[in-house]
Amino acid sequence: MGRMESGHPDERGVLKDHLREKGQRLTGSRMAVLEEFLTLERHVTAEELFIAARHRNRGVSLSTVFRTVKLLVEAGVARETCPDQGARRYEHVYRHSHHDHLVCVRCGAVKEFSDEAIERAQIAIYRRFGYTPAGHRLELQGECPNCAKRSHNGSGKESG
Amino acid sequence: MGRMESGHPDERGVLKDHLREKGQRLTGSRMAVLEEFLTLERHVTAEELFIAARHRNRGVSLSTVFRTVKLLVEAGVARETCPDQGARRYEHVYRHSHHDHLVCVRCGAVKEFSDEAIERAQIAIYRRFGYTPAGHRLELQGECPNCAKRSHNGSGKESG
DNA sequence: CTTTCTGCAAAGTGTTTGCAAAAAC
DNA sequence: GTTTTTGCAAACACTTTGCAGAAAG
Repeated sequence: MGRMESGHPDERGVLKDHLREKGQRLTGSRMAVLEEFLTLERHVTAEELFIAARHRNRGVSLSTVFRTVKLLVEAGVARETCPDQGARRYEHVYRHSHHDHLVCVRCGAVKEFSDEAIERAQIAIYRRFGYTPAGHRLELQGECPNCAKRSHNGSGKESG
Repeated sequence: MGRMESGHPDERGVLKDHLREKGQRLTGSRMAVLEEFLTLERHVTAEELFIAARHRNRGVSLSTVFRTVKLLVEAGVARETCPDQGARRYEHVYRHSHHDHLVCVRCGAVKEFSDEAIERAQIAIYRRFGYTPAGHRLELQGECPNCAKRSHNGSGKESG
């Protein structure tokens, strides 16, 4: 493994290392998926990644994207987020390390945040139960200020 | 709506109200699903609920369970939890209000906990962003003491 | 009697997999 | 040349839906 404490490692290297360890190959398709994953902003689905990766490498198939995303998670480059409907979504592990999500239940806007108090409290929970931490998923759901304003003025129904 | 601040309302009444409001009917199948949902302990899948409800009312079909679970969520009696693999799971909204989950990444055991500090920190986040709270999902992942012990002694691989 | 509900089977998602051809080493 | 990877299509698991018959009001 190639984890460093300070700064974030280069994802390409991390994936390469992971593959080498398992006697696997860093192919063009995999690179295409990784690169698009790194380019795209957070919370991509396999399908979105497929469409994006296809621009870079015409031949990439959806199956390969699914397989590669799994590799990215294994390698510790990607992480699954809470899937709200249907498809699983993935986000970067490095770059925005340790953050949680605040999702508007009306418009679906996602805000990322990171909070010391929450992190500390979580550590305390692990300790209380004797668990070894291995990641977490926190999704706060609420109504964003915009939508709240709208629903006070206009119709009660969600619109658009 | 029939929300009360103190004590939890009767789920049957809540569902009934919700149905009446929408001009829908409280049928035997729906009651069977609701009753089994109330009986079963937390984190049921539609399939589990189907098997259970079937004991109570032989004729209930899986489709009806799916349709009814949706009603339960709409009515505010059930709530979806973070699905890790495959199927969606549902839990009670009342009875164990406000708690979070600690899941062992090895054996899958789920512990529920509830923590003042975390709740307070969450409220602070909402306030910081101007969001109106509307529920949250927190899932801490870790290795439980048992599994940790095992992996220190035995083989490194996960085994059963 | 009108409307909603149900079971069934069929279609719809999102995801996985077997296999022969292609690519990496 | 050997091994891993790929695309494809078919299988898969979970969920939704169209429809005619059954049940509720």
